[in-house]
Amino acid sequence: MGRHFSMLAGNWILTADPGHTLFWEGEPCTHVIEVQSGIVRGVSISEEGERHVTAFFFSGDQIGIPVHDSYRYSAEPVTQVHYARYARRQWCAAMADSLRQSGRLLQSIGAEQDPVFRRGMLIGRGSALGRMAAFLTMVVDRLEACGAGVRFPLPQTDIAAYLGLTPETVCRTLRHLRELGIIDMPAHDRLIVRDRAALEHAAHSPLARQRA
Amino acid sequence: MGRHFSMLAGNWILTADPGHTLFWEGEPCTHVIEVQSGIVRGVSISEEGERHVTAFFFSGDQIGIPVHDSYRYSAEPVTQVHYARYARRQWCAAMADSLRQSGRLLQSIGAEQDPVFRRGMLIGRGSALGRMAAFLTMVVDRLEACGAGVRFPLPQTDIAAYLGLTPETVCRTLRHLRELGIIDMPAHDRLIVRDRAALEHAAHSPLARQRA
DNA sequence: CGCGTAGTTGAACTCCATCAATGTCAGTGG
DNA sequence: CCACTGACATTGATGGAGTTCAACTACGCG
Repeated sequence: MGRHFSMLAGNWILTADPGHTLFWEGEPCTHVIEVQSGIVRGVSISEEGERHVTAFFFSGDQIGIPVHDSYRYSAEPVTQVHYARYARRQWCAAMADSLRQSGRLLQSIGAEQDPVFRRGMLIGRGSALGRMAAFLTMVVDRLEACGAGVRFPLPQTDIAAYLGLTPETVCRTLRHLRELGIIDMPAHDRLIVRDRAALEHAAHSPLARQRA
Repeated sequence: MGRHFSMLAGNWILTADPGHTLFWEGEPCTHVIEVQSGIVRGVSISEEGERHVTAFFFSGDQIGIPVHDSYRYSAEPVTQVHYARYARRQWCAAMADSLRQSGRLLQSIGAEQDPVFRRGMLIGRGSALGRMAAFLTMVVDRLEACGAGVRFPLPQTDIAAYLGLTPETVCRTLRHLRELGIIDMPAHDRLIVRDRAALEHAAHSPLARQRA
């Protein structure tokens, strides 16, 4: 994805820590957030009261784009986050200009919707193993490199809420991938993909459902 | 949702029958389609080769908005469909104008993304009964009235592909709702909601998972 | 009429949710 | 320095909802 158009370059870079929500589901859309570093999760509460993680956002993503009157999810920092904040009116004006000139600046919107769309694809079908493998291939490229692997600061409970699984199943599935030698996790927040081909195969296999 | 801004009012109204796809997943986005009547399904093939119905679209919906370079799903008529077709360039120009003036014309985009988002909420958790009940409450208001109920021309296989279930489970779940007296289906393409409150209760119940 | 698609029903299996108990670790304060 | 605490992760046992497989029916259409 990379950076999108960077307007208002003079804006301050702000910081938020876990526990300090950037904006809340249902709140009127007043600002657009551009993540500079760190990870943000989008959280929606369904009508039954279930907590869903609808997306993870990384450096370069713009979130909270006003395609509705109110935000559709809460934006919660998973790690410490640096971000820029654009007022809705200014953001829309810049968008209108870019749209008029290049005719292709709805890209930012596509980028925000993308993880939501892919979540639908993921949890629609497939075994727990298939979902997890597909998820890991999705996120591993956007995580910060660290030694042989990447930093992996996502709580398993969040992964569970994103994949539509229970935390127990997430734990067992990660263990399974470890036992298969496909990944390694020297610590809870470290991830090494040892066999990327096997990981993608597990994700794409049509037989993913019936196999253990 | 209703109608969005109706530009290019002089455009021809076109017709498409089932089997004649309006645009294909992966194709470059050249046009925006505005459904005038009938039902369209959005179909994506996942990397494993699974066929997903990502959304159903109804009269008034705009689909194929260029938030990516290429369409993310194929648009297939479920019934005979009447629609208008706007060239991308013209559509973007109109969007830019409206955006600049009112600052709130990204609404069309929100409307297209909405069913995708809700699908994620639906299939993330909840029992088959819960998903089906939530789905029916979602669509029943947008279906064409017919006698005591509505016309219901959606194949069960499409519903299954939307809800992340098998056709067998869809069939059994509909039968279950019939036996409970919550709905009635005098024919395969007719639907009468007898007890809307019960339907919504079934959809929202937090206990939806463990109950039959 | 015969064919194909869609829907229906039954029986067996299985994967995942659920429940419960235990382990690990960071932070806190005595 | 070590108990204490709470959040998160781990592991096992159990049951059940939904998938899977298979056979059959209903319907539309050449």
